[in-house]
Amino acid sequence: MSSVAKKIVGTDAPESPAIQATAERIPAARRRELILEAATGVFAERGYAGSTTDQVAKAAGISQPYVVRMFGTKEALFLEALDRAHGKLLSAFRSVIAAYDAGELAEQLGQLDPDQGNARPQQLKQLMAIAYADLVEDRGILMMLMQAFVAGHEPAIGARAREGFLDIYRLVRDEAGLPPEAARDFLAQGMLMNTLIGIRLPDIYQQDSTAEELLECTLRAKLPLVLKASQAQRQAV
Amino acid sequence: MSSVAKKIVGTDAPESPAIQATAERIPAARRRELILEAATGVFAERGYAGSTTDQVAKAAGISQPYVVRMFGTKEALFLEALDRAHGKLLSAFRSVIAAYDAGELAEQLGQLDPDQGNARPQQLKQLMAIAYADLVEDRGILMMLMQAFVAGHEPAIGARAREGFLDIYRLVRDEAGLPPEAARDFLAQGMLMNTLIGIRLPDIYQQDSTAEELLECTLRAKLPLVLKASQAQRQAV
DNA sequence: TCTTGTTGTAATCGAATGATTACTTATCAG
DNA sequence: CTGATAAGTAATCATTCGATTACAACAAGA
Repeated sequence: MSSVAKKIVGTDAPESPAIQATAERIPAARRRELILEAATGVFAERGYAGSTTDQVAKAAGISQPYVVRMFGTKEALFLEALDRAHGKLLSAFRSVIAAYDAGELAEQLGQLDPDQGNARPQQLKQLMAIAYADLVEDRGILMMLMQAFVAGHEPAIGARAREGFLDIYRLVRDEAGLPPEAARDFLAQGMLMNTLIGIRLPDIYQQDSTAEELLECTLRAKLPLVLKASQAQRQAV
Repeated sequence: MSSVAKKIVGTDAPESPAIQATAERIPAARRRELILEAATGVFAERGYAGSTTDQVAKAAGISQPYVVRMFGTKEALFLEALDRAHGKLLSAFRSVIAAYDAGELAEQLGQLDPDQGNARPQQLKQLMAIAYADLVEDRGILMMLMQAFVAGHEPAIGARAREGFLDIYRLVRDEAGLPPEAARDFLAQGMLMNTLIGIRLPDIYQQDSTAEELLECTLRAKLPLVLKASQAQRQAV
């Protein structure tokens, strides 16, 4: 028997919905990434307890048993997705800091609010805030972290969430050089942003003037980006 | 047959573990409150999807079917608990505002940070922050709200969470008189506090100097209260 | 070509969970 | 006292979900 199209049985229609024809084989390492990416989106949307391994599998275009076998347990999958999101956030901040210190951000510097001061920490704070808002686009990174933050009751997740949060605080304080109060305020703004995203406030942006004011006041220049990302997300689901 | 101790059957031992002897009957309205209180604690700890109606029932000292029958569905129960928490937060803020405007807070006024200004909005902001931190003691009110904020994907919960959050914003802006930016900062500090509670940072207060610094910096005078509440919570579970 | 390891799935299992049903038993008005 | 109503539970059902097992197909090297 030849090796063409393993699943096509009766009719000539190529499978049910998705065009999966020959079911391409993908090396495990690459498949891992794809699953983690899918898992990030699912967990970000529905939380740890609210997500199923089957939803992740579907989102990754793969069978549920494979997801479980590759990661062992749903918890292990969540933890890996969490580490990945955590790493991406740290990287984003470190990129900003490195670029700033290399003098590569001359263009953006002019757009910053001079009222907040132009010493390194104050400027980095604003630049990192921009980088943070940019991450909203990156499907669920921020909400993945947020979901971990409220899953503190799960021992393994809670421990990782605590460590991760402190990592971020230390980065902002030590690498960007913000004093504790400024670092705290920076994190607070981030948590507010996460919350606004979590309750899907951008969804009612046009229908509620209070929502409009709060979003504009919180996101400033990044609002259009976030609105677009929210819209895209809505259609995807 | 007399009406003494309905459940005691064979031995003279009074039931299994809990001393439930005669199983007191409680009017529905009062039972409702007890269940809502229990539900708030459970939902606050484990989130909507992560909680079971049986956990709520156990926490309320009642059977699972009764919980379901009284509220219809788990979702309806969550929504009622959410409304209750939301109402308590609004009340707490309004109490502060009313007391301030009635001149009943002369004592506390002296303890405020004069650097933040002594106009009404600035002082109210500080007083409300204290009231907010006080709510940590009130078993799960704040985390109940937080759990609703990250459950935005559930249509009914998301809608209520959006409206509730905007209510709070409007209260802070219109009734306390904070300008949008100050109201935003106030909410942001609140979301940071919720997050620190969510990841149970107080649990590692003694073991991590970064956690210590961040908690002290965020909670200030209210830290001892929160630490005590966290400790109590840990033992309760 | 054979064979061996990798990629992947179908089938299914057991536990958990929200909900329903049918049934008790206390309480209270008359 | 006596119904009648309200308060409450035991038993159970249908799903859902994470996990396991057994198996299929493909690729690559010998």
